[in-house]
Amino acid sequence: MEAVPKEAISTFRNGASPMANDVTLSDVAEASGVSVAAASRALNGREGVRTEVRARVKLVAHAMGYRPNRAAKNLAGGRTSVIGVLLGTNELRTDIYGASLLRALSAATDSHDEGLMLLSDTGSPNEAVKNLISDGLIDGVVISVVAVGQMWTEELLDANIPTVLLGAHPRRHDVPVIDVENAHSTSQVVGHMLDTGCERVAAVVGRFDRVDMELRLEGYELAHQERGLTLDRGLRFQGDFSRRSGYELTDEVIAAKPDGVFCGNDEMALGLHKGLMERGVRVPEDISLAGFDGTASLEVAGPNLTTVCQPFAELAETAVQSLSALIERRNPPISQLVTPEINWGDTTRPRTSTSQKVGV
Amino acid sequence: MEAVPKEAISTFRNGASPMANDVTLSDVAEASGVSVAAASRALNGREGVRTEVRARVKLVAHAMGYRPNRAAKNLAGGRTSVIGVLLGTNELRTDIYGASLLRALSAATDSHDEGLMLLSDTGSPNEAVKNLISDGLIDGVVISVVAVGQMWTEELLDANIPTVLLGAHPRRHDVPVIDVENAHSTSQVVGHMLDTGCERVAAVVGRFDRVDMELRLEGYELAHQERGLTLDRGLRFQGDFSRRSGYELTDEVIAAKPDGVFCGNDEMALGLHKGLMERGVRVPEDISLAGFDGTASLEVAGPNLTTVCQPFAELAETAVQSLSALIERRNPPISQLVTPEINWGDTTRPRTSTSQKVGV
DNA sequence: GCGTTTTTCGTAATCGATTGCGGAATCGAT
DNA sequence: ATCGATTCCGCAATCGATTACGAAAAACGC
Repeated sequence: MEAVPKEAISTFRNGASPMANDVTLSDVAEASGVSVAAASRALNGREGVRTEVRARVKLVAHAMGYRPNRAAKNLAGGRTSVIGVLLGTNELRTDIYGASLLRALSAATDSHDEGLMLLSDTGSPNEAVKNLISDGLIDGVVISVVAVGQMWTEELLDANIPTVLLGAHPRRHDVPVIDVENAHSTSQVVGHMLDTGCERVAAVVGRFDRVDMELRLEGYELAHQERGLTLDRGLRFQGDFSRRSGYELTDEVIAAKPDGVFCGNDEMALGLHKGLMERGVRVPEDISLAGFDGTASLEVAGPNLTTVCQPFAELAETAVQSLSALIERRNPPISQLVTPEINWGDTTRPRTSTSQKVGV
Repeated sequence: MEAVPKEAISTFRNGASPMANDVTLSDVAEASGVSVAAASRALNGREGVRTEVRARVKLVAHAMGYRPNRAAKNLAGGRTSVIGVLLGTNELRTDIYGASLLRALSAATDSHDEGLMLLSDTGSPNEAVKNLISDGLIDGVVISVVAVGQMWTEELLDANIPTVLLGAHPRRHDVPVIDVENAHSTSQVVGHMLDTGCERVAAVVGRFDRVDMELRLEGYELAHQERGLTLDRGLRFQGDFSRRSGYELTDEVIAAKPDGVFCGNDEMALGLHKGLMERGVRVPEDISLAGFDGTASLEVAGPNLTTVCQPFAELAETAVQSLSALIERRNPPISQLVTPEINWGDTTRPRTSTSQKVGV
């Protein structure tokens, strides 16, 4: 139709064509004086082409600003180079965890030259699964089970799609999981409270159908066991991950007379903190407070909360790599745990030389 | 390799194959007793096929759970059915506006059977543009200029990619813009304050390089002009959209002795509200307060802020439709404004029968 | 009943890549 | 110089769709 694009090609410079790219592999091949087959092999690092020719083709391709057409590549049997991400888009607005994860994933996929497709979690899983598979535009899926029902996981696994779970544990044990080390880091935080004068440390957790909460609770219990302390079931409270739920638990928590509280995530910790402040309870003088996730730091004029900081960048990077391996090869799906940094904030007492060292 | 998928096909029911779909168009054609060409025409609503045959093919396709391979479809010249969205992923964590937009877009694209690809706003625009174009996996782009430099817009437009701006105005006038009606709705809110006793209404806006802020300021001025009131330049303050900036402006605003404040977004309004509360200023008795965006409603135990609610769902829907039209046809790129609802909250005085009616 | 228009449908080219296979070129060794 | 054994490279098929074009069939006019 329009002859403009063709003209534009001749004006390229520095390898960056400003217009939509219509440089095809056959163009590169022709300009290099080889066949498309040879050019393909040269560019993809496959054997069967002289190093000299390979270098020349690469040079020409770069000079012409060649970028392979992903659709064609995919169609020919290769991969799409696009992965999907499934998370609770509704909770995206209230829980910074999801947004942080999304941003980290975006950065990770970008550096791997992959695309990131946002999958809708509305509608029935069945319908969504149909949309995912078979359309041939996604190689695999990263799922954050946060706020997404377990059913999604089931469907995807049954559909035989390469899948990794990010920041959440499944019920099934045949799924690779990328997560932060929940139990150990929690036991460090709770242990610190116990070592700095706290005798009654409460635990505020979210719904129990999320395994990561179970693990954090295990860490909470572990810290007690290591010190030969007994657990008081009356010091255990349940919220729903929201800031509001932490806020609304305030009176109930105070009634149990704790001198320390570990919350399953920062949101609930912030809600509780607000409630404690309003009632004149001093933190950490009267009650030490700690959270989990490290998202509280984005809060305006909020407390410098002691919390376990999710290493979002590392989690995302690991997830993308793991998923790639899963897609490309028969790599056994292995789970990986990454060790988080702990932010020792102002809501717990300062660490002394006698308190337990971090990371041993 | 594995024969499992083949077997699974025979077990489909209800049109929903649980496994990765390898039902191809030629399968459908064969089962229908027609050629692939005819099948394609039948399914795509193109003419040149009897209505009877068309019905049969559709039935068979549905029964077999056929879903077209998007890569092939794209390669053959059609569209990808995937659109990209570009927004400030960094601000995603602090500004609910972006998250709300993203969720709405996800829902909108889903109902249109389109894919939504999250484009990275890290790295140089030049690099990103190269990634976008030519790879052939995106038909167009929706840009929210919120927190994304104008340069992106320039690059994309120059690259001749179908583009619509969502919730933001550009400098250039050849871009279709989908946005809320900024000026008029702001003048309604400010007008209400002026009509219910306020005599000195301040304006807290964000950076001036965003045109939507200019428009809201215009609405602020319009409300004054309509009532024959003069403007006091000393009542104009500038933040940076963040809650913190609103909080930090508190003393400065109080010093100007206003009896009403309009904030360019809810975040700044919430920050200011917190600051006012801490200083014992009563809202709305001493100072009426209003915001813009409608994101404050997600805040825990926050005020019921009077604000202009962004109709996210409608904005997203309109954007997707507009972009589709732009991609498919030579539809002249037209801008569209949608009218927002106003939440008359508790931070302004109640509306009386004498006050101005909404929507005339 | 025959020529002409219109409708319906199939053959084959095309999109832009990958890759199996066979021919040509190169190399080493006798 | 001749004969394998490699190495390098091109031809052509393939992925799963769309669509131009032409043949066959149906509808139409007289």
